[in-house]
Amino acid sequence: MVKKLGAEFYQGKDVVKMAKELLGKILVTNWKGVTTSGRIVECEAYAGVMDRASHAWSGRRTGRNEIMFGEAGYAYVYLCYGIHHLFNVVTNSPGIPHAILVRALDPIEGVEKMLQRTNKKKLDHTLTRGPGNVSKSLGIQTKHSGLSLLGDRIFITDDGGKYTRMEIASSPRIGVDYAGDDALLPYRFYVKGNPNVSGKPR
DNA sequence: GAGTAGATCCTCT
DNA sequence: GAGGATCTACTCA
Repeated sequence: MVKKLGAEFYQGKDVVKMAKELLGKILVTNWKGVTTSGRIVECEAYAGVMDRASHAWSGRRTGRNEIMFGEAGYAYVYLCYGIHHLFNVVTNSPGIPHAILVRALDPIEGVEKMLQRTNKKKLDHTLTRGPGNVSKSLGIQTKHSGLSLLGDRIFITDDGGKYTRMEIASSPRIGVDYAGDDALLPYRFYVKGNPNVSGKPR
């Protein structure tokens, strides 16, 4: 039974728990009739004003992260290092800038298209490994920031496939060393043994 | 296999 | 004007 996640899912209060639940869900993009999708196998929680690793830490509110302060269920896309587009899901209630960063997918639909977008010749574990590659392969760009996940261009579905607690592991987040003690929080969740997960294999 | 440095551009100060 | 929620390639062992 495949169903699209609705607003009630994104409005959950516990961003860490939701990050865990997002594993196994399917992220779908549909640009101009071209559909690509992948199962989420790695993601990170960003707990808003409490979290130094978040753009919204300490209530910092700018034109860029405005999306995170808005309604749940919207896409927040941010360009990092001038090269990488990072895709986030905004959660919780307006005024609470919680978000979940999708870091890795297991490719499902439109693999050929993903290969074209990333200039790769064949499918391997690097296609959707890491947040920069995820958005690149799905064709997500900063101009898509602010799109609703309840629309038909980008959304998340649940086909009933779930990972068990045994298959899910947590670890400190990646690339946030500057965040001090908060960099050590185990807010990163991933599926054990999946080749698309970034970091060390197995 | 592990560790390190460079790329590259938008956003905020 | 500085720095960043990263990736890749290259060096060395």
